[in-house]
Amino acid sequence: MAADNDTTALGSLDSFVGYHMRRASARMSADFSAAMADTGIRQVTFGVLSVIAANPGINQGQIGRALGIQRANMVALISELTDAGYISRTTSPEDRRAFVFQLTDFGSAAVADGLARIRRHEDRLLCTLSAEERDTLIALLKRIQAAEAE
Amino acid sequence: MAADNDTTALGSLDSFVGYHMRRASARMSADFSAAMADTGIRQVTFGVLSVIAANPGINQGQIGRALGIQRANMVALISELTDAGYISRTTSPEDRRAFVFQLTDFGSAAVADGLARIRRHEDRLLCTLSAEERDTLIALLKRIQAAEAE
DNA sequence: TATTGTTATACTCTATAACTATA
DNA sequence: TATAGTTATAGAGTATAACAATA
Repeated sequence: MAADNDTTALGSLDSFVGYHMRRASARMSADFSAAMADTGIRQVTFGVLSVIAANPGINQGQIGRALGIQRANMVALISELTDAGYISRTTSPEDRRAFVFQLTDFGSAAVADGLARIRRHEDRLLCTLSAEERDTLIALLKRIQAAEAE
Repeated sequence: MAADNDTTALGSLDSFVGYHMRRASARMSADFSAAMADTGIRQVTFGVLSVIAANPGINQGQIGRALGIQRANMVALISELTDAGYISRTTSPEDRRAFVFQLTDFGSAAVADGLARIRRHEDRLLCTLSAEERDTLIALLKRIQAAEAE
């Protein structure tokens, strides 16, 4: 009879980085959501907040390019964060087409709280990895992300 | 002025495994799709085929549990693969509620072709990683996937 | 009563194309 | 003419709840 559950052979799949990446990434995303439950902040929106925090006065297109988010998809994200009171949007003095962003005090507090939650979440989920292994993992992931297009 | 493009600081995001995992995983998925273009096979469906190849006679629920796919979502995947002629479905002789699956010859050929494509795709995308680094990466990803629930 | 497969459904995430206003 | 932001829309991917047939 065929094997059950997690003892089921995966076949060739087991040797591919892509498969394990997809599963691990899904696992981390689900855990992230649980850690941020009731804050209303998701992975993408936390990313936007973090980039604004690190680059006050940055505009929408620059945020999107930094995070790999399409222009079109930025619109809803930005209004979500503006409506929630996390960021303030003003027309750029240098370019009247563009909006520039700052964190509000409320937004700064949300980022600080989010940081603490995410640190705990990663510490919990990655507790079997040593500090060096975590660094190695990040370094390897960055190299994949940075790989040339085909 | 705020930094541009990929030189834009990510802030605290840069220190989180989850962020880099999400980006790297998205990158690999997009590359996978390109590699499998015109075959009609996606990451999930290749996963199903691979598990059936490794466990002939396995049933729908077992496939789903091995791959982390919900029962409800298996239905469309299975009919897609059956309709395409990759797998054959028969009622289990042991349990008349269950269907058991086999690859067809056409399905075996598709898996073989897919394997070659995926190997090339990963070799291309991961060419900056040594064989040991690839193994390390897979091992680390597996440990995350296997981490205890909260 | 639990499990196999099923239907219906909804929500998130991301991609594309076409538009406007400024540069 | 190129760029910033916008709208509308469509396609994946995944999650939940309720049901029928069988164990």
